[in-house]
Amino acid sequence: MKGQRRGQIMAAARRLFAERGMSAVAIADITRAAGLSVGAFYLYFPNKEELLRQLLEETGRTLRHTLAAAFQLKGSPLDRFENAGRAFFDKFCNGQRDMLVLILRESVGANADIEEQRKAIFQLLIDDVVGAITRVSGRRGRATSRRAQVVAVSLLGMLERVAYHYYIWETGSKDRRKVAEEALAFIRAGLGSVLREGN
Amino acid sequence: MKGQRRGQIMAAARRLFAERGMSAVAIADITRAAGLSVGAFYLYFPNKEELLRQLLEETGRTLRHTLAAAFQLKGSPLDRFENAGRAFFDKFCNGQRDMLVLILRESVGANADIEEQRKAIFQLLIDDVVGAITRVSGRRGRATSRRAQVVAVSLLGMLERVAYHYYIWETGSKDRRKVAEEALAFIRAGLGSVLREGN
Amino acid sequence: MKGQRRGQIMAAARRLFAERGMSAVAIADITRAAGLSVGAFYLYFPNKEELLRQLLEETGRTLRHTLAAAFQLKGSPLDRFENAGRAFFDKFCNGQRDMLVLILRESVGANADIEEQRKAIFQLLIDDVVGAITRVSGRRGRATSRRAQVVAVSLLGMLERVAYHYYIWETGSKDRRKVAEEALAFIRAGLGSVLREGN
Amino acid sequence: MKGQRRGQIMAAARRLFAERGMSAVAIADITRAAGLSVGAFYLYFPNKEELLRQLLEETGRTLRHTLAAAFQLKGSPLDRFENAGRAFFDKFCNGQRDMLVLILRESVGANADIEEQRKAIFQLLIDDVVGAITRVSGRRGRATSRRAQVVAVSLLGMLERVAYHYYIWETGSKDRRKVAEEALAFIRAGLGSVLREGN
DNA sequence: TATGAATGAGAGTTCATTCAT
DNA sequence: TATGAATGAACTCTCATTCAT
Repeated sequence: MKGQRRGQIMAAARRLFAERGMSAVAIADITRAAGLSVGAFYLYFPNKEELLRQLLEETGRTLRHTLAAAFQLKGSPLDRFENAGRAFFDKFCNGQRDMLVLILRESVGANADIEEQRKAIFQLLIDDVVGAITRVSGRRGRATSRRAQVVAVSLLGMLERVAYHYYIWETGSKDRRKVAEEALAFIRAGLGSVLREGN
Repeated sequence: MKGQRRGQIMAAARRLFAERGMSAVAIADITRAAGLSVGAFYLYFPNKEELLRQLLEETGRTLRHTLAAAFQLKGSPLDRFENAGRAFFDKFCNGQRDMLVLILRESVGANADIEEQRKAIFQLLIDDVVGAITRVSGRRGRATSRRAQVVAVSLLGMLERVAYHYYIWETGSKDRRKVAEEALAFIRAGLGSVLREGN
Repeated sequence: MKGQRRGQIMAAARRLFAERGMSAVAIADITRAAGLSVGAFYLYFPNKEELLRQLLEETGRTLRHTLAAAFQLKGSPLDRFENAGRAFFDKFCNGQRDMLVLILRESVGANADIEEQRKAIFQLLIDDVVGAITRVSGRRGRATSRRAQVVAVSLLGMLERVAYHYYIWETGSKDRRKVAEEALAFIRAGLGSVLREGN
Repeated sequence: MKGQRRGQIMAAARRLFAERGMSAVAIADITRAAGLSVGAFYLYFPNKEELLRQLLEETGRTLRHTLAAAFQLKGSPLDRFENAGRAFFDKFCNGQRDMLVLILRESVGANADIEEQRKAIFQLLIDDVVGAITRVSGRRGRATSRRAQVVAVSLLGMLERVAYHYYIWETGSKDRRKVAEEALAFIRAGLGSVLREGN
């Protein structure tokens, strides 16, 4: 019951934030879209910021699960990274566009607490990727760990900006499938050289 | 004279925006910091948004010049890309932190017109990189052009997120110099494989 | 309930506008006088201008009803015109002084949209009078219609300036009753000659 | 020299006020149109309000002279009134449209001091007409004087609203010449009955 | 639980007026 | 005389949050 109402509010907010931008959406817009009263909002969220924080948390969870699930699949190490990347484009960018916009655009620079949440999400994602790289390469050590972290950050940056460019701005090539494959190939090349190296 | 006052306002705004975030800074805060009256602001800018737009434009210009200047230097193609990347970290991220924050954090999702300006800046940067890749690899064709573009977008994404992670959030390794070198090495690897390929 | 608050605001605004003049009255003055907060104003009116527009509309309605009701009464054609004129002075100028000031002074030259509303009100009043003249005189034709219209405009002008002079400025003779009767007699003389003519 | 500058300012202001409305015209607009600096304005006028006051004074003077000059011409009493009315439409409404707008629209409800000036102008005009009526009818006495005053006020009201309707709003019949003649005929009828009466 | 009218601090913007040059 | 950059009070409007019902 309570979860249901909360869910309605979050869904409406997610859509409106992605559509019009956070600051252009008032609480009243959200509750109107969700079919309840302004007062009800404060029964489920202490304030507007907390709503965004939870939306972001949910987005982070969804994104991690999407990537992790794809990474589980059988295959060579590089295949598994590629699968995760493909899932990002196919499942997340295409299937959860509102979340994509939320995490890449609307939550950026919103406010200090939100930024903290964003940071936490990215930290988890990076840890995931660092873990994967480490397990696959089998190497250890401070320098190696730093390298793995920088690579992880870079990989996420690539996915992020390709998504922003082609899925949010919808600039450049309209054939997203091919764009995604190019990006994945490029990532594979870079990642391949990292994993190979030192062997 | 006029340019001077404008400069004072822009400098104060740049600093405050980077410090507290765009929406948390009122016109009165900016003018107070710049040692002027509220009214004076409107002598130099038609409105708050236009100030941000100009700040962003300036940032884009500075960034492009920084990268282009480093790319001009003699060396192998890969060296030149590396030089540009190194200039990004050394000159831009370190030397112009406020601008870095402005373009990567504060201007994101601020509003439709600002987003347009951001898009324009990224477009120019991408075109620069695509041009560089194309001249170096000497290949042409629609598929090649799309590949070059995706690679350019990815490269920028890597630089962007590494900068955000280590220079804005200041997360992870504190040794930015080494981080930068790791990132450059990773970029070099990916780029190398792209340029080599097909020969 | 909602109508009540709106009514409070309109009443306070009507009074203050008439007292101090439109442009000298801030929203905060109105809401203070109405015993509400500034924000409440915008619950009932989209902006200040719309408040004036509605006040003007209400005034136009009241004025037309006052004149029409008096004109309905039995009597010779000239008597009926005289009754309407007398109602204007007795009922409207005396009983609704704020409205009188609003339509004759405060709404003049306020702004293009308000002027449009004023024009619409006068148009209706003129059509009413033209209709009355036409029905009474029983004549038709383009020239006659123009004449009726000019006469209607003139009659309204007489009432208007007499009201402005004696009821708003309170210049000249203080005995408004006699002034009104003089004015009505003058109108009757002019109108009589128009209606008689051509028989 | 001084008068010249002042004249430039007044001419520019007169035009702009009539065009856009008093409150929509800033001092800077006026001085820009007059080809001098903002500061210069305050060399010739102590403030904005005084400018309007003087503009109004000038308008009142022009109007009185126009009417008086036409009234001087030879003819029967009624002819002389008619001549004055015709001069109002031909010379003032047609020839000095900006002044017409100024006195009938822009100065209304502008502010207490301006209203005072308007009142003074109307008082003079009324006295002129009362004087004319009295000289022509040759009667005296308090009641007669009140009647003459009410008639004078009414006459001005007729002229005023006909002017507003057909020359400012440009509503109704487009043939202003005929409209003016109708109005003059109506005035003549009313006035005729007043002058005749009691003989 | 649920409502939505009410609040009021705070934002951006304007512009008559001043004054150092 | 003349300039026009600078001032800052004042205004309209927004919206997250509260609370009586």
